[in-house]
Amino acid sequence: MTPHEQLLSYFQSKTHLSPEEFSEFKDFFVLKKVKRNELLLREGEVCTFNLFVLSGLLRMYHIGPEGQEFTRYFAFENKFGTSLTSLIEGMPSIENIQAVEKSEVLKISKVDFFKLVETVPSVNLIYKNILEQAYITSQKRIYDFQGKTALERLKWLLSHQPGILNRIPSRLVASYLGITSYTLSRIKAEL
Amino acid sequence: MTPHEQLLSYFQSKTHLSPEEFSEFKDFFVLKKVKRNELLLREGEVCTFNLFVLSGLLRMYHIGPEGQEFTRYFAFENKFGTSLTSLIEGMPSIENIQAVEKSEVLKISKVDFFKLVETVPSVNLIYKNILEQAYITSQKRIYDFQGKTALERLKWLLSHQPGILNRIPSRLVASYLGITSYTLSRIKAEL
DNA sequence: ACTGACTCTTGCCCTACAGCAATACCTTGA
DNA sequence: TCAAGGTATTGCTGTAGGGCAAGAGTCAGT
Repeated sequence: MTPHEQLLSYFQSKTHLSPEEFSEFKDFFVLKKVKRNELLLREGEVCTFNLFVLSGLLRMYHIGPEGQEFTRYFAFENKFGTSLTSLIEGMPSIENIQAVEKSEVLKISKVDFFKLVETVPSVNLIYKNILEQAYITSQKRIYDFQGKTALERLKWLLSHQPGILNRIPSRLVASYLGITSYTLSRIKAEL
Repeated sequence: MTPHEQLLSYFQSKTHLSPEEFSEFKDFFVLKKVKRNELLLREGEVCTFNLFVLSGLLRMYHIGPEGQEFTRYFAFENKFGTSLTSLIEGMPSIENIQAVEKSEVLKISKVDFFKLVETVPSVNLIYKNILEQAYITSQKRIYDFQGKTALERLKWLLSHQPGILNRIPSRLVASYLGITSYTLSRIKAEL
């Protein structure tokens, strides 16, 4: 399957879109290969693109005042990922985007993307869907973690994303759970 | 200013909308008066409406496993407020909606609202705006609170929403900051 | 204006998690 | 294949905030 075929499949799983319509704008999405640990966006830069992950894995994370990393989201294969707030507001990003593994992505510029959102109904719908899901994911994570201990949060993660501990370094899992890697290491013993 | 005039002003502050266009759908929004502390939605119910706050103040909050309340959002005058995740997914809400003060709201049913989103371009735009802002607000709150002490979070709140401590009972401010009211009481002494 | 009921404050103790340091364990590249 | 640098584990200790209980303050309804 070519990169663009993979993207078309994604669109078709969410909305109606014929290959003919797709071919009119598919070239806005260009293939980009990224190395493990490579940064695609740094805190402070304005985000001017949206990314569709073909293979590999990205993470969006923030660095706190004392240098602690906090991972907001892991973008796996067949997901869009970007610094949404920076993309929407056009302001410097407060988060970094990094490839956790060697990855392949399709990149579309901000202007092209929003042009499509306004002119192609199916892309408009995809964008509405991205926004809704981003919001829902963010809310669920807050509420599901609220009032829970580190161990309970870990169990929640394992039940929702089994296998994540094998694929992603503990350091990053800890930063996703909002705990230090020391604590993660300790509570893993209690599982 | 009548309730509908107030809503029209809000729309016009966000997008172009003539009084004539507005009058075609304004009756979908019906006035509702709510008493202090009255619940407009309970956890477990499916949310079937969107609310525009004319006067007063609503809060959206969740009750944790041990009964601790966690306030996600205060909807002040001239804001839309609802349980967005429940409205979008059509699933039981995980949050409650309560009037903090005696309030007046304009209520629109879910079906009418989404009908307008699909048929009236300016409402479509308002909805996109609501989603974007909901997401951005949620993210900023997470990142701004990340790695900060309770005292720092309180200072952040006071600088972003001065006067909130006078208008809203401490209990609720504490639940917004993610701390107990004991702790809030103690850190207020350190201001 | 009075009373009963919430709401806020504060002393005390407790617990979950942070953070350092030392050790053991993987990876990756020449 | 081996060395080097990152990553994970674990003992020890420190601390922010939780939670109870008792008291003070405040507000709403009759």
